[in-house]
Amino acid sequence: MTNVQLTQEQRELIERMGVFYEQHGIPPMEGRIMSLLIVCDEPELTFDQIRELLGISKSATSSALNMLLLTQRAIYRTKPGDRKRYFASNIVQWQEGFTENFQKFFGVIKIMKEALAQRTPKTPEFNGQMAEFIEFIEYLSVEFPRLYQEWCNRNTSNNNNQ
Amino acid sequence: MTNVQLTQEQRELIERMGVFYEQHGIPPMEGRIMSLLIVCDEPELTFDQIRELLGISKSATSSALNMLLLTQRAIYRTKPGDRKRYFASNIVQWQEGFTENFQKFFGVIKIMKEALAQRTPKTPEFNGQMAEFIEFIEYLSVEFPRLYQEWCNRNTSNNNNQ
DNA sequence: TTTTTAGTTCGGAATTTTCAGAACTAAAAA
DNA sequence: TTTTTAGTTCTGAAAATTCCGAACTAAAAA
Repeated sequence: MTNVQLTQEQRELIERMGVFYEQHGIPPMEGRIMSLLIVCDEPELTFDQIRELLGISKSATSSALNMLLLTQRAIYRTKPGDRKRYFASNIVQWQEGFTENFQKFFGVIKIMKEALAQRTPKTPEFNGQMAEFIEFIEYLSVEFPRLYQEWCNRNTSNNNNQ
Repeated sequence: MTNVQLTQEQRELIERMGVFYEQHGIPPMEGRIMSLLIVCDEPELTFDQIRELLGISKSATSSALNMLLLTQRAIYRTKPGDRKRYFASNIVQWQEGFTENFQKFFGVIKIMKEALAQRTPKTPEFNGQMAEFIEFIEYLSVEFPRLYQEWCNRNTSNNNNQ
């Protein structure tokens, strides 16, 4: 009794989005589930609906979903008097995850600094380029949250005006 | 006749950076070569120096280097009257690649728009969140290059003052 | 011309990843 | 109590990736 169906167009889009995610380092099944949660008309799907719509095993569904939850790419909620979990793409609350994700990206500077610290002083040009790169990433890590804030402000005032 | 050597500390740093890159979806050997090119005192290394310093085969060196060149993570130059290529980390010219890389990242909006376009109108809240997300990414794709420009300006004037 | 250099390409072994199927579990329902 | 539900865990097969060694190549040097 799934009741949810996918059109051929949706199936194809899911595969294409899946490939896109795969090219960005996400395992195939995780990519397909993420795509399903964005493409499917229903914004929330249960474990079994996902399994049936993609035609995959319970174990594949289980491990992919758990990884998606761990990496914060999917979320779920429960309903009173219902044992099932309702999974959704984290795009619906991307705002929460956003600055956090970028913070993770900026983790590169830590190891870069370490590399720079151990370098010979005999290559000032190379070291200078590295230092500049590190400074730029640090600049971004400050400016980025500010940019996000500005967008939020601009947007809420827009919405209020409508 | 390599003449370049690595300290134990450098070897360990290369492995740690390699793991870091691996966690970000880069194959192990490519990660190690990228790290080597950043950690090693010599900013430029030949094919054979890389092979010897990492103790790997020619085929592994060849395919990893070619992939690094293809993905713009490494560059090389030649010297007159010398058949060898001198490979370096693309960090030394990260500025060129930067906006381009971000442009690639923004590729996500294309497929997201497609997904949004095919969605049912019956889920206005979900669709609204998606639209907002897409708008934000588009906002970034405009603001980002601007941020980069500002940093460049600020930096050149700083350098001139010194 | 022969040899050396600076790699590339091929074949395959070892490792890792991905996923199905079956057995299992813990809580709720009957 | 027994059964059903909503998953989880285990085993292993299939596929993909990674990397080595050996053979090859094309240009330059001897």
